[in-house]
Amino acid sequence: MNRKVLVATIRDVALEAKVSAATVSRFLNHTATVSPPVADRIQAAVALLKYVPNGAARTLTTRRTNLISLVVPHRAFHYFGSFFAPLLSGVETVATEYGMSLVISARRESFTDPFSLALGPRNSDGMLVFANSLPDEVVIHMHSMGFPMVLIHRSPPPGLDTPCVLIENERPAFEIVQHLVQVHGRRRILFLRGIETQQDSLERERGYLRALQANGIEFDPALVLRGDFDREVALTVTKRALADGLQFDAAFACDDEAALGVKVALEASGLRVPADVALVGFDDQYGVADLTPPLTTVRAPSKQVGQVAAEQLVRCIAGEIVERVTRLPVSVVLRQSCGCTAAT
Amino acid sequence: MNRKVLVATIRDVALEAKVSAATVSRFLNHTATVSPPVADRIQAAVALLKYVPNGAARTLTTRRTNLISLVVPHRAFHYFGSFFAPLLSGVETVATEYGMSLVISARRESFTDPFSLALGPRNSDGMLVFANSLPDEVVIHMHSMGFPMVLIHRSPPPGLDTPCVLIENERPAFEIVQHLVQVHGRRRILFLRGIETQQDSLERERGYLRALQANGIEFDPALVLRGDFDREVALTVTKRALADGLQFDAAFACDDEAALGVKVALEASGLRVPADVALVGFDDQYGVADLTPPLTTVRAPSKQVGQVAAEQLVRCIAGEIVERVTRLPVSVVLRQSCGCTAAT
DNA sequence: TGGCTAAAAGAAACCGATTACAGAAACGCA
DNA sequence: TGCGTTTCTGTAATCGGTTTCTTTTAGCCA
Repeated sequence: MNRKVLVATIRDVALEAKVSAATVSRFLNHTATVSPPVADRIQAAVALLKYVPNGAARTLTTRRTNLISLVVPHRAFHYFGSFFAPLLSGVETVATEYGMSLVISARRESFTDPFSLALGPRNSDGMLVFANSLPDEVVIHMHSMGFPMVLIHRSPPPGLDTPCVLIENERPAFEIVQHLVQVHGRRRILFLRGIETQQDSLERERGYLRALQANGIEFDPALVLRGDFDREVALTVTKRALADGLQFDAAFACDDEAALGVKVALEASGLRVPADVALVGFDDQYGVADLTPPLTTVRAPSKQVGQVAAEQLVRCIAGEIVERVTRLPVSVVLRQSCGCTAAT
Repeated sequence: MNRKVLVATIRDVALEAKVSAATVSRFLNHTATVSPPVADRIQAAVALLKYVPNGAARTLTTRRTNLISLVVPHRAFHYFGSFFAPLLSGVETVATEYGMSLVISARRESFTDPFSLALGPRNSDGMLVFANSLPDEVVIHMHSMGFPMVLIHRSPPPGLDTPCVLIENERPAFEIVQHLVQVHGRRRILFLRGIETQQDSLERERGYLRALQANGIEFDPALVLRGDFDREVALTVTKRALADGLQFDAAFACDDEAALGVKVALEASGLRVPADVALVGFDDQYGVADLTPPLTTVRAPSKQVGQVAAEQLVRCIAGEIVERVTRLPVSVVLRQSCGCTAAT
């Protein structure tokens, strides 16, 4: 392999075009006009040498990296196929639209050195922080340096005004549980939590509780299981619950992955969906419309979340002021797993 | 929003620790030993000022960006949930393992300015090129500069020795079609192509053709449809084929997404899988084991592909020589959609 | 204690761009 | 033609690290 990478610098271009480096820079950045003959010579030189500016050098002077970083918990890759995919797509789309590149960084559970974020101030122009991928203290620290950040699926730590992009959770959770009760007459409704520290999960749980209350159903703690946003976990805990003889006629899973786990557990026990147990999820992830029966769930606009968050970030970077809290609307999608009959 | 981002530089740290910047640099990079008292003072200063090195400045001298870029066609985001997710996960894992960050860049169909890849030489340390995300000419050009690259799901242009990571395609395609013929007695086997310029798709098609030939089945061009690795496309073309009265007793889709489209089309026509039409796919993407009936397919080790490719790239960057072609083994996963009965 | 070597620390150049400042050229107008 | 602008271009400083080359300090042993 040819080891020496010889790349043309702006001075090479300048030499070739018989002008100064400053002129080349000005021409390429459209920061001043140059005379037509000079423009031609520079263009020719750039093409000849296949000149591409050195990003690091440019960054050093301009203090712009043209990078936005997306920090996600490493788990996020497990959510692939669900909402993380479109979210990433949305972020990427907006980033390229503004001529910025996207750096992805997954944080493992164990990271000791909180502040040495290689993607923090100076090393990227701004940061999208997904869910609990970064401890509060880091967010607070970055905020204190005025570093542009937008939080996704997470509210800012108390006292901070970092913009955040969220989706509705409590209302749709309330509605979908209400639907199970009022339309399908279910009263013993299993709830599969997501991750306990996760804001979406907590809000959905509140909706569940409120719906029970609104319908005069006494809350039974035994009906709340860990789902962890994870199919396997949900499968395991539901199987165990069934083996323990837990009775329920419906299940609301905090996300579709968990709903899939529940479904498999139910089928393994010979329980029918929705006849014996009505099943509903959250996210409307790819594929759940094609299950048998199609899954009733809540459609989360994940791509839009990514786009909006990225747009907010770009505006923050540009020094604009953006809304503190953006909460995107979601809608309940009634299919057949809750007991509804197929539409036309 | 606090606009001025004031970040400590190495000289600030040096001043605080009462040493020179050179010493701080050496200490932080473990490139020389410093006396214990000095080490303490530097550590204290770093902590106090929350110093994080400026990547651009460091890059400028060391010529290392610590960035590896992954270039994908924009379509790749549609493959999310299938193989692209684990692939990305694999790449990311290895990147962080080596202390590098991952830049993701999606190329749209239309891009005019082929050489001004902001992620090329000098702006990242190496590049993973996924499928046909970059035209041959760009690959050739980068190669000519000795820029480390590893191709994923794509062979190098003729004459180049760029390392590439592939999976087996022709053999498993041959085998799975052979299985349909010999075990399940199918002879009119629909084939859904992927994308026509895509190497995996072509190789799988070769396997299909060879299996027909090996079993004395005459090739019927009418049985080859466009699948485009896309559920909707596959659904549409299959529906049209069925409406046109095309007869077949099995279908081999170039990937699971297309298989899902075929499945929906079949079900819509009242055809049963596998009784009327045996269905097989490729990839073993997330969820296809839970379909009814579970999908017979080929397991592609996508996460491993990502890992291996990233590892190769890291080694290229380090100046090592790596294998030209790495082809990872895959295995046929027999489930029930081909007509096999459930295992124990 | 002196002389020699090894270790530690500093000074300054350098990486490749941008940009403030200044000089040269071109232009308009009296 | 001459002078004041405007436009174009060049020089040199700068960004924040790393690294080579020196100088200083420390360590060792006779």
